Amino acid sequence: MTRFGPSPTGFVHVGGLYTAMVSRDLAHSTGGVYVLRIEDTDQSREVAGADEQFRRAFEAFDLVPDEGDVALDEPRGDYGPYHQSQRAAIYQTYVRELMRQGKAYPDFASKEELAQISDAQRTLKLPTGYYGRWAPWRDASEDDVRAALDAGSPWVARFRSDGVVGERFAFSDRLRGRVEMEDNHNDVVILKSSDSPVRLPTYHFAHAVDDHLMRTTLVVRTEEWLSSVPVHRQLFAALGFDPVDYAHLAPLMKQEGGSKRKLSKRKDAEASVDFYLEAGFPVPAVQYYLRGLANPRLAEVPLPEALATPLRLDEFGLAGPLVDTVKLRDIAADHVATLSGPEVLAGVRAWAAEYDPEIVKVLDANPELALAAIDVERVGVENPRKDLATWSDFRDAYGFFFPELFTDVTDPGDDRFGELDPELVRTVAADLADTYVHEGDQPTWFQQIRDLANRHGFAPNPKTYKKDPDAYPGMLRDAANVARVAITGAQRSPDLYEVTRALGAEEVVRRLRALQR
RNA sequence: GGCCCCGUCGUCUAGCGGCCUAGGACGCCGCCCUCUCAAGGCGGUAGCGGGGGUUCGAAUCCCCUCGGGGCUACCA
Repeated sequence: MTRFGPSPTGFVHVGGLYTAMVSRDLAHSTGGVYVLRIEDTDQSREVAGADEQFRRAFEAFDLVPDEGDVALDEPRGDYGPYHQSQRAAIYQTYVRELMRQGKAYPDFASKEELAQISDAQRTLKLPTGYYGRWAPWRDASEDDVRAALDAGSPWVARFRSDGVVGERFAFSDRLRGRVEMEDNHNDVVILKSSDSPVRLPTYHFAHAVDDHLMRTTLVVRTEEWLSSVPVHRQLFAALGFDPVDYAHLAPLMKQEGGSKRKLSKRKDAEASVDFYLEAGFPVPAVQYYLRGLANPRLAEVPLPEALATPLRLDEFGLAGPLVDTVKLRDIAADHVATLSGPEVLAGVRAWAAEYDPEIVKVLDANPELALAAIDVERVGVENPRKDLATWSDFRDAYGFFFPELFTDVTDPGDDRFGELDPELVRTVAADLADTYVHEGDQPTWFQQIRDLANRHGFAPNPKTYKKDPDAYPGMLRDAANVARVAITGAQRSPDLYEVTRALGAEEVVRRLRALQR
């Protein structure tokens, strides 16, 4: 039984997706349940529409939870509510019980007082925090508490830690093995201030209560929580709960200058799940990439197998991996290359429906052309083209096939023709248009380009040309480039012959003749 | 400052005392193919953070050190 507990503080983070994926796999591979719990205990950071964002992201990446009330058609599970903000009464009950047992107490210290305490601790080079003799309300008399309460002073509930300064604590992390550190001695806040509209717990307390109540057995979270384990264990013990297991993952990182740092929501576009959705990275490619980061062995295995193989704790790396969008693109291009024409088209269309409506219109207006365009150098070849890594690449790579997206090249002096004399460009295009033979196989078809080049004095190959550059206006490739630019609008394109098959003779000639106008 | 985690090519990593003059993948560079690009084929580039030990032998074990990251909040 695992859970994923994101906070609704803006867009969904890839790191979250990553952690969720690990949680899900770990739960399912042991016959367990994967729960989604929204940790919205910080009202000040809450962003509207967060549930909707989570739903979108989790649906897109096939991570809908087994239990929870977000990203599911309807709420599921017997241990809800699954929004912490709706569990306020539950936490308060446990806090009351802890107080009754003397394991928690109200603290009326103001922000200023707390700042004074830590300042004093710093000057004395003592550990900062609210503990022992530095904790004014830890052992306050009942009268003092009563008085403060009657005065209406705002208060928080603090946990009365039995930890001793300097004591050691050890536990076994499922990923890292034995970890030893200083024990917790701080009386951490467990219930936030009474002067906020709803009284909510801190992460620490909510974790203990929720994960116990929701029957969690394994908590998968990132490394930054490692140092909180002592507090968490103390909380579980004080509440009389059985402790849970932890697996602390290395966080996804980002290269900055010469060093690594955690992927930051604010600074890194690729930290956001929306980045992948908007660019139109095929979901399986992203999943494959993330799984390879988690279990490197899976990066060496074919995609379908990697997606079907559950992630294993004992195959995780301990160092935080850098997310590398270049590598992702490579994976994505490889993946798209394995897809059939209709599959590619479906991918592009689904993406465009959300992010590029014009493409949808164009695709729907020319269904056969679209299919033919995508099939160029894709079907019937041993190595399909890999010019689509993301669906958004479609516009640039294939747009020229469609009349709606193609702009006729009418100026013979256009830069795209290189250094060629405009008059020659015009004549060559006109000649090809006049003599154009559409039928025939590839070699036959291209022979007419060779003949064309020859007729207009182009060198048949670079070698000949280099021997005496002044004797020729250019070489074969320059002549072919005239046709290429006129037909595709670009100096680089898929195989011209194949392109003309998709376009049809009429359109090819029309585009060539555009240079006459 | 204190405590914790991490450290092999630019990146993801294989490696768990001899199979390592450190292997693969991405990137980058070159060559081939070739009407352009992409793809593909072939080749190349580049690394055990540093210093001490232990050992016949260390990327692998120990110590120190350096570097990166995290925690030290009424953020999660």
